[in-house]
Amino acid sequence: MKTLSRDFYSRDTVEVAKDLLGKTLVRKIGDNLLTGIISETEAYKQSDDPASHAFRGITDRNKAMFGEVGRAYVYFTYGMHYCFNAVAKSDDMAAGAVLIRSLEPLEGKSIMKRKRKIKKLDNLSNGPAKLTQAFGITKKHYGVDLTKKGDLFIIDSDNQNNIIESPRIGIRNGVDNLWNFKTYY
DNA sequence: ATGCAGATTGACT
DNA sequence: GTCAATCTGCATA
Repeated sequence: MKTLSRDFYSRDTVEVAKDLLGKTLVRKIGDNLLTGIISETEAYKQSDDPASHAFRGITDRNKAMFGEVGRAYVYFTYGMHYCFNAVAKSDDMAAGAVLIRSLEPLEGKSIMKRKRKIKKLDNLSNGPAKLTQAFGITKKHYGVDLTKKGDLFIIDSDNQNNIIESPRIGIRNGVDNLWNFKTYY
């Protein structure tokens, strides 16, 4: 399986968010392999998007959004959660990233269950902070190159069905943009 | 099924 | 000092 190319991420953030549906997130932890199909994403743009971390310009936290596409933007929020984004923007954009909100777990479910500290195999990675927990994604993955087969990357896989567009979740501004994308399996 | 409080820390005003 | 791109558990119906 091939990773998604740099060019894939070098397009308008909204387009990349749609096209990431159905792709596969891979996490290597020693000999263990965790994989999941991306089933929900959200696009966050730049100074034209009041819901984006990049809205007020570059800071130490959001600098990845202004950097090379195809890398990870991980941030810490609500005092206890990590969220995982793929940096994506076209050449004329200063910043942009796609929040991965939900995964359909594939391989390594028992390990995800252990990492999530839950008893059932339900709800392993159906939320932005749940999937980082299940996949062991933390700030140490800030800026990781997702086009290289390291311990966190995204490979091409075409499992995309229909796309449902909605307002983004958990934001106060920019609700009028339908930049949340979902697909059901 | 739906709703709300509480957790808990760091980034930014 | 404020509040966040959230989750869980417990309450009500």
